[in-house]
Amino acid sequence: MIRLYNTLTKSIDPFAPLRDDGVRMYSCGPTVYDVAHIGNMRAFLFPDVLQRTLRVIGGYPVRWVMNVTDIDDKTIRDSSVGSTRWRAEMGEQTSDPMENLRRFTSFFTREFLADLQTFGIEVDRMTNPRATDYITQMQELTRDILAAGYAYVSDGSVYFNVAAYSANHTYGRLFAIDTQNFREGVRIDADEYDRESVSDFVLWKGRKDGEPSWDFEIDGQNVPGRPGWHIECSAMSQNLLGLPFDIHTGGVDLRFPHHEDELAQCTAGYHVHDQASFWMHNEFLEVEGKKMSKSLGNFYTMRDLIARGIEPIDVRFAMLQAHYRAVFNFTFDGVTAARTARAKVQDYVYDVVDVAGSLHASASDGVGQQLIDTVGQALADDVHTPRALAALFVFMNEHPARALTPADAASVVDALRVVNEVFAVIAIEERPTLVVPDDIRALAEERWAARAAKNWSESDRLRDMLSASGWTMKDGKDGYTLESAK
RNA sequence: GGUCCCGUGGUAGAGUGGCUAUACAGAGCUCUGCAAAAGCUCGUACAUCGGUUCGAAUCCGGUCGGGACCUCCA
Repeated sequence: MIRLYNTLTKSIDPFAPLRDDGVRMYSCGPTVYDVAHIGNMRAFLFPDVLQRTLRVIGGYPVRWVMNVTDIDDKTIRDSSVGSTRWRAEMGEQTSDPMENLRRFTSFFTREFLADLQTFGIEVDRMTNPRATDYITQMQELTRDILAAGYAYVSDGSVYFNVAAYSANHTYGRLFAIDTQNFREGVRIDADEYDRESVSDFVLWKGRKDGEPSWDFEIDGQNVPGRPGWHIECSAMSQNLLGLPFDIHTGGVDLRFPHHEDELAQCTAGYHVHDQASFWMHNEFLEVEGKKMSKSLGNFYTMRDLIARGIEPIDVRFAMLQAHYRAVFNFTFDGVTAARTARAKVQDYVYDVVDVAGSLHASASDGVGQQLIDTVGQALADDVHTPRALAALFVFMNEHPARALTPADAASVVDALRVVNEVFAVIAIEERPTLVVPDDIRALAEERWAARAAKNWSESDRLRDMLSASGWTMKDGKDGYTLESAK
């Protein structure tokens, strides 16, 4: 049985899908105005590991939706004429703001998904609806909320009326806001908006000149504009998954106001008590002990790391060593450590496959089941990846490849394949055969001969030459092995 | 100002009222011409001050320190 922490109940609850046909999961996705940074990576790693756990450990089919926010202040700003963020790959900028927005966000959507993929996130398993493809549905929901009496039109925009809603429902189910103690600055900013209460939020933003907008008919009148941010997730989750669905994920920052507002909109417009039965939030990451920010100079995109020679998959491994609800401290030393640790697991796979004799020698009742059990147990306990990885290492230490019978080794290969369906940090394959160039082989042979003749200085000289060429020669008792530095 | 979270060994990071987390790094040993690899063994920890308890790093309270949210930041 899988147990998950639920922000709605603030406890770890047993999980079961609402319907027989599997788990329906909605993840708040990226706003596509830039390439992914490592904070995004952590945010989207969590739902990936969650859906993998639900499928592999829970045995449930999973329907996974991750929206793409392609209409908001930042995408409008950065796609507008004169923006320094426009890139040649997006094509020519046009005089039509809508077309510019489309080209701009299409580009970054592709880039973003590509970044996720390098991180082992199963992009193929998710549906990525774009907000701009669901404008009609958002308008319908807005009308429904108006009809229910929980919204009002003011100066060309539509606002959600929190006070009216609160009279009949609880506003603050995910996050208990303290309206008496809003910080002063919040009030000041809020007053700039033409809305009745500081806590009211926008459902539909009135049109501004030069910005993309859609016509919207309310009570026979056209109110052109664009959707508010919160409404998109309510409308898309309802249309793609049906309400209530099973799990809603996002970063802790989305708990309030975004998720609270989504929930209120669904209740107000779709007349359901719950939008989702489980709400799950991942913590942020810090970089070298500090919050990642451009001003601190510790802001890294995935591409920055790759440029530094870091493998994204090693970062994935490092992140899995922390629980999703704890702040993760990203450090370069940590990634180096993760790389070494991951290589150790990969070597173990190669060794076990060697002993098994084949990649597909099936043996379901061997010692491998222990690995699936211990790792699965940790994952079933609120996606406890650090303990799951620890269980993997414990298993490796207790069952070194050389001590396995071929039958047991086969079962371990099977088990590794299963746990790696969740971790996705190694390759279950045979050790790649190393192609040694002839000149390197010749040098090695020469050195082996010198060594046999106890000509140590010549032997060392040749070994240095090999090192200079990027090869490490390791002496065994009956022969040597060569390893490429790469 | 309000609400909440955290403070574990060199580093990252789990867990638990009394019993080895794990990984990386480090030390010693075996092996080895040396090295590498491999195998074995090991170390130092639980912010601080009180309280509860037979016993707390684990529960409670204070203090100090860090952080999050209340601002369309993942």
